Amino acid sequence: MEDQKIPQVTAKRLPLYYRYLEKLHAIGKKRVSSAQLSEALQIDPATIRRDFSYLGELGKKGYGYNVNYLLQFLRDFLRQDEVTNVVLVGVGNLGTALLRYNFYRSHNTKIVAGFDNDPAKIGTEVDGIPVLSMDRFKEVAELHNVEVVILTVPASVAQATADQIVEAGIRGILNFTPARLNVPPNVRIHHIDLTTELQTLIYFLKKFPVDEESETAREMDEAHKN
Amino acid sequence: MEDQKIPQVTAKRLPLYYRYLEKLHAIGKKRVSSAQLSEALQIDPATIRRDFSYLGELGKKGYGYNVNYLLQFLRDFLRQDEVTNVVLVGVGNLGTALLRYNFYRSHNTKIVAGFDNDPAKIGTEVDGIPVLSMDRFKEVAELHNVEVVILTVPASVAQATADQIVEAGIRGILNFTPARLNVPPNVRIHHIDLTTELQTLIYFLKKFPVDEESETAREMDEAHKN
DNA sequence: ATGAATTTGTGAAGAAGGTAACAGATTGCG
DNA sequence: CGCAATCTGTTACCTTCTTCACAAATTCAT
Repeated sequence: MEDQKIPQVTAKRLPLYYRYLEKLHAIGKKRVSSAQLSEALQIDPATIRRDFSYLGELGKKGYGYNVNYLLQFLRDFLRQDEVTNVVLVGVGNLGTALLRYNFYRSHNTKIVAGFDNDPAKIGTEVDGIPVLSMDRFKEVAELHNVEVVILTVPASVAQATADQIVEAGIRGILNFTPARLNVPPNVRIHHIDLTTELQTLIYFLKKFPVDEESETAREMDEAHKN
Repeated sequence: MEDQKIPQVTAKRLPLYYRYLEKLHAIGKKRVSSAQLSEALQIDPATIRRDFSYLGELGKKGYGYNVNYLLQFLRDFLRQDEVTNVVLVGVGNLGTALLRYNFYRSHNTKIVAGFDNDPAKIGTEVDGIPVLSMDRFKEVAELHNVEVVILTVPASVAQATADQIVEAGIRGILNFTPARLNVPPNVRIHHIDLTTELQTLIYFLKKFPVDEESETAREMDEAHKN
């Protein structure tokens, strides 16, 4: 394993770079500097250069980065040519919206099925994606080599569902429920907690009401920015 | 401003604590220790104690934390008794799902309206929330004292929409679009980038395939955990 | 060809966050 | 009551991430 040393935060930014480079490539731009990337992505240029430097010496002094080369490099690094199959569990409001979200077109991630326990939903399709009974989870997951689940069930059944999908061999969960899931250490969970995000945003606004004159307020705001 | 020193990460965890304390309160639990909270929320107990210590000396040695007291304290601190009005802009798949999500019941955050430019949607309701034309944005935002927007428009119009809502006096944006918005420094943006989250999760799984025997893999996994 | 302008990669410093470890306070058992 | 068990608050340290600042390489204009 060559690349163990890439910081977590850097790994999270790589898809961002990748996406923007695709855009640059599409409009025919040949070169780009860390300053330009910084402008577009609002990330400090030193941070950008540092991020790339973890992957190798990808730029050239006095020139910047070659868009095609960098794009290709990131494509390989992020394995953007492999399609990853995922499934979604919990076809409620949010689940349905995500089934329609079409991660696939742009990002080589394909939702092959949705799962739910509501008999009214089982057997239907959302945007061409079949909704199946949880009874068939393991079978379907194994058939499609699925290792990642998008979890959008109600909080009350989150843990039980997690147990079931982990038992079926799932290794990654994108958890939209507020529950903190208990899983074996080899299963990776990323949380997206919509309520908390909204609350935290509101918290900062309430605690630090901006007053146009105050330089302090602006600094603080900066310091706390995502 | 007394509480400028609360670390950003702590602020993000406070709603988590609050939510769990509500649960404990509901089942009649009177006291709780940082170890118990740690178990439930999967946050290191020292981190939890440190978080609370920013707010004051809320616990008692040899006893732990009084659930009612702590809950009340956090309620005040997080201003959970004030209702915050927000609006949602972009009533597509995701937007519709979020309108139905009902942040309100549990968290004193009320979506008072959705906005869109599609004539077919304008004038309809989603779960009792009216969908209005963007022409009326400023008027309605001012009427309801709205300072926060949930932004779920297509990426292509994200910046233009942001300009418009900022111009109308909005101070916080929960940005679900992949666009990195350019806004004045007094406007706070929190990003929720669904595609990137999924990609990052997949990246970690691909790069660090778990091999049951390898202690290193497990450590790394731990180190990279969200 | 020359020199000014650009721009990277990185060393060094600093900021932010996490956690081990423990003194001191309190509880609660016997 | 007395003593072991419990549990906080915090000090000290460690890790992770960010950013400044600059030498070195390259480009570009003239």
